[in-house]
Amino acid sequence: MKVGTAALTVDAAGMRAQNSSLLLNMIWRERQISRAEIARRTELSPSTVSAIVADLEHSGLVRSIGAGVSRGGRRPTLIGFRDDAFSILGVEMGATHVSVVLTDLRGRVRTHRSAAQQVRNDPEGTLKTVRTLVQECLDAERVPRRSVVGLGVAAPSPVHPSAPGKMSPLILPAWRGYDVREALSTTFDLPVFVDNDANLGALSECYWGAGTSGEDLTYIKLATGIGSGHIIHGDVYRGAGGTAGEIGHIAVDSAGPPCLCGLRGCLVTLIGSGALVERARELMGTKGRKAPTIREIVEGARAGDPAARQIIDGLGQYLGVAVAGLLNLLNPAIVVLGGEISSVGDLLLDPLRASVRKRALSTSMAETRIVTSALGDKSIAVGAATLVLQAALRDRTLFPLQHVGKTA
Amino acid sequence: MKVGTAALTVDAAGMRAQNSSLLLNMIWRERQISRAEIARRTELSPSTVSAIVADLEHSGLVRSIGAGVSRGGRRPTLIGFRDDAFSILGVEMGATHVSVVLTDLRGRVRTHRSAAQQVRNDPEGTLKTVRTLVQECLDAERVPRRSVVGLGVAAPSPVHPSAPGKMSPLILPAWRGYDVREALSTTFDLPVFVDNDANLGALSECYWGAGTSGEDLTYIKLATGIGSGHIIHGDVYRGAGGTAGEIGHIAVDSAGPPCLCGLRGCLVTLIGSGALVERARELMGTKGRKAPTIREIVEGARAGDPAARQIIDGLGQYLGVAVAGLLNLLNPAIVVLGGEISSVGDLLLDPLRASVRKRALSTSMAETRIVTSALGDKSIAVGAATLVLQAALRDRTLFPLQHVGKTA
DNA sequence: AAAACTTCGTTCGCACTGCGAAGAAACCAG
DNA sequence: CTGGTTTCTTCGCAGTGCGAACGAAGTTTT
Repeated sequence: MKVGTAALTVDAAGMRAQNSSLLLNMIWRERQISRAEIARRTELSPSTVSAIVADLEHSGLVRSIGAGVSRGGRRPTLIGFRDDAFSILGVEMGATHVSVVLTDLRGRVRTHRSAAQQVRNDPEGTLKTVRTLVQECLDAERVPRRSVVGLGVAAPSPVHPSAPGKMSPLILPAWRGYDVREALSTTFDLPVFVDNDANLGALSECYWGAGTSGEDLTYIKLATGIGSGHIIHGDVYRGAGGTAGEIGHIAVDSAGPPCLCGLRGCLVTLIGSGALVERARELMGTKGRKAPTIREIVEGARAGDPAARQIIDGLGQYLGVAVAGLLNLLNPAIVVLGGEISSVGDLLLDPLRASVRKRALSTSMAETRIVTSALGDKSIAVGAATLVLQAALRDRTLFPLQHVGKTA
Repeated sequence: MKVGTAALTVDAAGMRAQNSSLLLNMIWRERQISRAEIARRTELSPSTVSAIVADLEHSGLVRSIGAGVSRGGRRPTLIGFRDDAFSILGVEMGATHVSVVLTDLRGRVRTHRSAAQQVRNDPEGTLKTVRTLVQECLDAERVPRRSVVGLGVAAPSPVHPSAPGKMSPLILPAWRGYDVREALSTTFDLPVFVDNDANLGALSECYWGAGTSGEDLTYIKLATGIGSGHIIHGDVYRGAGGTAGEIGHIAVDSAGPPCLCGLRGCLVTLIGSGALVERARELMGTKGRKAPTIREIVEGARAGDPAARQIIDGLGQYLGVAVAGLLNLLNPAIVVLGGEISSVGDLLLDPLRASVRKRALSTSMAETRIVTSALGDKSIAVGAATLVLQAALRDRTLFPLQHVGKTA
C-alpha cells in the first residue's frame, strides 16, 4: 500500500488493482453488463475478466443478476453493481445550517437530518451539531459503522489541498486551530474528505445532474455568497492554493458598491442573496417593511410580477459578465447554476445567455451549454458523499471489506 | 499498441512500459542518477531498475557516465540522459512570420530559421515557407530524418482537441479546408503535433522557464493579440472546445472601444500591440508621423521616458483586471507574462501587481507568483518542440528506435 | 596493510498477472 | 435434433517485479 509522493510504479498487484478498478467503474456506470461485453470494451481477455469479476463478487461489490438477451448463442450473465453494499455520509456546512445525508453507492439519499446552526462563528457548536446529526442518521437506518465507506464534508470556505480540514483564516477566522477532518475522523473512526461547497456542488452535478459523461463542467452556486467549482478531467480542480472558483469576488462593475473583501463591484455585492433581497425591498411592495425572501422573489417571478422579473433580469446580466470571462478563460462544456434562485429556470437563463452572448467569443459559446440545476436542495451534501464514492471507486481498498485477500 | 478510446487496461507489457516511462522521466529530470538512487525513490526493487535501465541503455536513450561519489561503499554508476540522441522540430506560425527551430531533447536550439510570411490569409504560402525552413534546418545540421522524433506546430488559432490541424474558421477563415497536421505529416513522414501558440508558450515556461516543478501555471502572451495558456497537472489545458485561454476578449472596460469580435472593451483593444502603438503616437513625440514600434516603447520606458512609462502603467492596470479574474477563477501557482513588451520587467510588473492586489482575493494572491518570461523570442517555437518531447517522454515508442524488441 | 563494514549492481528462483487455446455450457435456427 | 454461435471457465505459458543471495568495489576500523 504505497502512498508515497512519487510512487506511480506498477507491480503485479498494482496491475490487478488498476484493472480491477477499471472494471468496477464500468460495472457501476453501466449498472448491468455481461462479462463478455466487458471483455469487448476493455480489450481484456475473457479469462481475465472472469477472474476479476469473481474477485469483485467475492468482495460483495457486484453480483450476478440473471441472464441478458442472447446475441445468437448462450445468454450472457449480467453483472450488477450492489448499490446497497455500503453507505456513505455527506455533510453540508452552510452559512446558517448543517445538513447531513446518508446515501447508498448510487447517490440516493436514505436518510437525512438538518438543523439550524451558525457555522461561521461557532466551530464548537457546529461540530457538535454535525456529530449529533450524523449519529441520528446512522441510528435511523440501523447502519453499522462497518458498512460506511466514509464521510464527506462540504465547507463554506476554500480548502487547501495540503491541509484539508483546515478552514481559510480569511473567510472563517473563528475556525483557526480547528481541523474538521481530524475532529470527525477520530469521532467516527472513518475516512473523512473535506472540500469547498461549490466544488462539491460541481461534483454532484457531474455525477447526478447535468454532467452527462464526465465532460468539463463549472458549477455556480447562487446564494448568500457566490461560489463556483470546476470539474476538469473528471476531477474537482482546486488550483494551487485551493481557491480556484472564487467567482464571487470577480469585479464586474468598477463603479459598484464596496465589498467586505475590500474590492469594489464584486459579483457577490451585486447578485448575492443580500443584494437581491435589498433590491426586492426597493422594487416590490414592501408589505410591512419586512424584506422579502429569495423564495418570494422566485414565486413572484414565476407569477409574472414585473419587479421580481426585473431582479432576475439584472441578476442574469451581471452574472453574464462573469460567465463570459469564465467561458473565454476555461471553456467548459457545461455551466450549471445552482442555489435557490436558480429554480426560476429560463427566466434567469434567457437574460444570462443574452448577456454572455454579448461578451464571449462565439467559438467558446458554441460548445457550452448553460443550464440550471435539476438537483434538489440536498445536492451539496450529496456531493460531499460523492467525493467519498469517487475515491472508493478508484481505490477499492477504501471499501471497508473484511480484506479477504486470497492470502488469508 | 492499443490506442482505443477507453483502453486504460494494463498487461505485463503495459506494466513495463509504465515503469520504463517513469524511469526515463526521472533520468531526464535528474540528468544523472544512479540505479540505486532510482530504486530508493521509485520504491522499485534494484533488480527491476537494473533490467529497465539496461533496456533504456540498449535503445540509446540513456548511458553510463562514470562513477558518482561513494556513500560509504561501492561507488554508484551514474546514468545520464542522452540529450543528443534525437532531434525535434518546432514551428511557430506567427501573425506575420514563420519561425522554425531544431532542438535536442533538452530544448536547446541547434539551428533556427525564420522568414516573413503573412499567415492569416495565405495558407498555401505559409505551408510552403514552413516546408522550406524545416528542410533548411534539417540540412544545416545534416540531421537524418530517422533521428527526428516529430514536429510541433504553434498556430495562431484555437485548436480543437478532436481535430488538431484544423484552424478555427472564425479566427483564420482563409484556412478553411486546410489541415496543417495532415499536410506536414505527409511531407516529412513525421508525427506532427499542433497546438495554440499561447498554450505552447505556457508549456515552454513550464519546462524551461518559470515553472519550477510542474506546478499549475498560466502564460499570457502580449503581442498583436492577447492570448493565454494554462498548464494544469503538467498538461496543457484546452477546455471543451480548445478555446480555453482566450483572455484577449475578456471585457475589462464596458465603455471601451469596439473590438473585431463584436464586443466592447476587450483586453486586446486596450493593450494589444496596435493599441499600445496608437497610444504611443499620441503621447510620444511623433517624429515624422511614423508610429513607434513596441521595441521603441520598451527602450523608451527603460530610458525613463515618461510617455512610455505611462503606456506601460496603463497596460499593467488593464491587464491587472483580467489577471485578478484569472486568479480568482483558476488560482494558478504562477502567472508568466510573455511577448516583446514584457521585457520591461518590473516596470510592468509593479503596476500590474498593484492592480491585481486591488482586485483579487488576498488568499489567491498570496500563493501566486507573477513574473515576466526570461525565455527569448524563440520560446513559442521551442514550446512546439516541447510538445513532442513531452509526448515522447511519456510514450517511449514515439522515439524512432529501430524497435529492437527483445523478441527480434 | 589487513579486516570489517557499507553500498552497488547482478543473478536466479518464485509468485502473480494477463493471455490464448481448448473445451464445456447454454442458446438459437432450421 | 443437429449445426452454428456466444458465453464463460480451465489450464499451461510468457512476461513482470520481487526478494534473497552473491560478487564487486569502496570506506572505515584495527
